[in-house]
Amino acid sequence: MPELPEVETVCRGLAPLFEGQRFARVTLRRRDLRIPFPKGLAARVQGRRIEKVYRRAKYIVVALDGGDSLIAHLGMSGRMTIVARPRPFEAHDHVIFAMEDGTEVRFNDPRRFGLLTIAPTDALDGHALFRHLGPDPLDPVFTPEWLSAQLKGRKTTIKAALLDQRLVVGVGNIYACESLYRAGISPKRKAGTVAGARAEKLVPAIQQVLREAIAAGGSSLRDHVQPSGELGYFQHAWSVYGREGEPCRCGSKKAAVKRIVQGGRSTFFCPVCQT
DNA sequence: CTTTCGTCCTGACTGC
DNA sequence: TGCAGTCAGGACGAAA
Repeated sequence: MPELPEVETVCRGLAPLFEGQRFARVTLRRRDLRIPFPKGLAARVQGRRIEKVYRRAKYIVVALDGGDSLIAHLGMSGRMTIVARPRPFEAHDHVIFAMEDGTEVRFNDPRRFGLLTIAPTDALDGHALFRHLGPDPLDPVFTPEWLSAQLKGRKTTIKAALLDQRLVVGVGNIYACESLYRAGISPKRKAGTVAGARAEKLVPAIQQVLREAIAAGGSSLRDHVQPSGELGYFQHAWSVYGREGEPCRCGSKKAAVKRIVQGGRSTFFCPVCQT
């Protein structure tokens, strides 16, 4: 799925189409994704003008006139595709946003771990989905000091901690691996021991990794299509993710990327340069 | 309180 | 070619 850079890329792709336009028609082709669509969702959205599209954590927020905001999450397999000319639906096209100019945006999600809901714009921060979220890693408040304070005393691994959205949002399995590699920190290390000097390296590592991925247009594995609607999604060159057994770029002859399972999820790292 | 684990769901891939 | 088993970018709630 989409982690922070992919969601950011989707938002940036949707914004020029959405902002200033009205939703002519919204079609829900099933009654739920991960959670049920709220009653009357389509009616609340149709005819509304879109004021702004932006990202909060891994959520896409679409602020509408009239005081409501749409909230979408892509889960593991969600995609937003821009369809300029009418064409048949594809499998798992669950929600269709038809614009006044005839363009459609289709929310497709095979695994249906995604989410679409609506809430009053002035109450978003206190919304159940947002309330517990930590700072955005690209926000100035995300500092080594802040991270250190959060990690202090934590017994879980630093890899697991980075996936905890209360600590910092937007970092998923791939970027957690890549950030730890960049910082030279072992994913098996106890989170508490990263507070201090290691956090000074980790915070900029996270920010660099994410910024580079955003600059690359958002990266993808197999099923994330660019919001432009074009097929041209590309492979990102990871340093460790998905590279089990390959020599590490650190250059040590003994350094091969290793895969372990932490909390039921794959972790890739170099046992030589990450300590 | 913190931490781990199972679960939601489909599709792609691997190996027999 | 078929089929069973495994794994996948997330996040929630239950259990320990």
